[in-house]
Amino acid sequence: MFRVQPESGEPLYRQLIRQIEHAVATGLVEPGEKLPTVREMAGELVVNPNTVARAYRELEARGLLSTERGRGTFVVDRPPELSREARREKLRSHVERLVTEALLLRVPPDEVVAQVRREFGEAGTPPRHDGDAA
Amino acid sequence: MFRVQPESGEPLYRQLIRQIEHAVATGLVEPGEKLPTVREMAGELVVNPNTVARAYRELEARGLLSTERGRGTFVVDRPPELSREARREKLRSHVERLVTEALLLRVPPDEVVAQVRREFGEAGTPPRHDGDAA
Amino acid sequence: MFRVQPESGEPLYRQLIRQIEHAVATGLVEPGEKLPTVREMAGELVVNPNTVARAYRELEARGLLSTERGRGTFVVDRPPELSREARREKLRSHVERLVTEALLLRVPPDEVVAQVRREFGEAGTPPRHDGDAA
Amino acid sequence: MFRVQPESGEPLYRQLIRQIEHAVATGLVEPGEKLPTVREMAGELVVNPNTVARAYRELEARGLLSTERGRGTFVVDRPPELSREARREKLRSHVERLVTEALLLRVPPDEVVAQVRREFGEAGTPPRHDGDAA
DNA sequence: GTGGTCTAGACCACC
DNA sequence: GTGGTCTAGACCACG
Repeated sequence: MFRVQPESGEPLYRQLIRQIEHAVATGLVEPGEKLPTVREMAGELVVNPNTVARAYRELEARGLLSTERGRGTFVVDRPPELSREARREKLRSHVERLVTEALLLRVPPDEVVAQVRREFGEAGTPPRHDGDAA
Repeated sequence: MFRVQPESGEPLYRQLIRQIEHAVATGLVEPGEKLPTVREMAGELVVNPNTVARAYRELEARGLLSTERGRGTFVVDRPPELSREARREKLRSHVERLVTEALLLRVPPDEVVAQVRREFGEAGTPPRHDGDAA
Repeated sequence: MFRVQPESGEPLYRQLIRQIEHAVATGLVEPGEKLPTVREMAGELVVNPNTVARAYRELEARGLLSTERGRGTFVVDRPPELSREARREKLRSHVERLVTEALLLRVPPDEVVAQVRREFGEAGTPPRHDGDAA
Repeated sequence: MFRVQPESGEPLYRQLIRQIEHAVATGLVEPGEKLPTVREMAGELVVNPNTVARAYRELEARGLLSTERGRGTFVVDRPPELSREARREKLRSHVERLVTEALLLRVPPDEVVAQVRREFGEAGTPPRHDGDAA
């Protein structure tokens, strides 16, 4: 379910962070679900357990995971919410990088937007939360 | 016109690369235009000239800049084109990261798309090229 | 195994690039093999580690080497392939320079060809790749 | 007849040296023929006259050109000959670079040889010299 | 212990 | 005056 590319240049622990975020965001792993132990995950990915531990630690700091000593690491039921303004701000650099790349590659806006919508579509059912309109 | 944040963790030369790419993509600097000399740019940014030289060198390797010995560094007239397929592929990771972040932040697709379109809009006049319809 | 001549005028990092390319091309170092660490190589050649790092970095950009953080630098298993057309084009300038020199030195074509074949012969076993006929 | 690429990275004076050598080697300019003056050549190439002067000076040092003050610069009638051994040695690095590149690009020896022979063929009539079998 | 980044400063080739 | 190369040495991120 998870995999890393040691030759990509991107730090292994950060690749893992992105993949866990992606899995949570797209609903591949659900709120409350238990993640593999550090050792299990390290075995699967063939990386140093410290690397996995670091990824879990940072995701816990972000409020996406929760570690219960002796029981394991879990996806939190409801990640902390940010204000509408804060959310938009947090997306800005991602948007700017995407658009910069698109302009350099001369990919027209409509095509970029189509690709974004497609990516949202492929995400399937997004994770549900308690407070959502039922 | 350019600035870097030493405390951001992102390597200085890579911040500069992104900013120059952004400036070229949005037309802030035009094809054929001369960039500040390595020493000038280093002075403005308050970084070591080697750091600027590295950014210029990497952008030259990517075909975005061109340096002429003793004269200076210039934005190329027409950056190398990629195939339609290669371009879409090169955008994919950017799109995936943006959408992952949006899903986690629970920003709805329409709002993301709006922000993307706004960013395209702010880009103003994109750089013109020979082959473009006049 | 590697050596540089500081008095030759050719930049040290480029001499090293040529030597590593030559070693890979002739099979002296095999795909997947680990190269000396930056510091080891710098010690052997009696040059600054930065100089070695630059050579490694450029060869990585060309797709010939691959570095894994904290582990070292390796020869890639299978370097990126170019189209038949692109390959021939990339050889052209080398061929033209060789033939120009030969004409000026009045070395007859047959002798040049013989020397080329001899050089191919000395290369010994070229590196094997997955797709090769077994 | 001559042209340089300021953006290629290769020093302009060396590009010019190669082109004059190539023209002489292939017979495009004949022994005894007068070359354009430094200023004429600089005008054609749109480069600094110093650059042309340097190329002429180095070719004169190699014995390929001869400058007669007030009359101009000429291709010598008969360039100095080297011993059979010296000639082969002088070709060696060219051969090695060509073969290294060919091995990396996986271009088979026969194809390289064919390209070399073709380049010899396109050279047309090589320059004749006094001592040649008549 | 590995490579990556950055600085300071020197020297040089080129135009 | 321009960029290119190299050195020395420090600090850091990563595994």
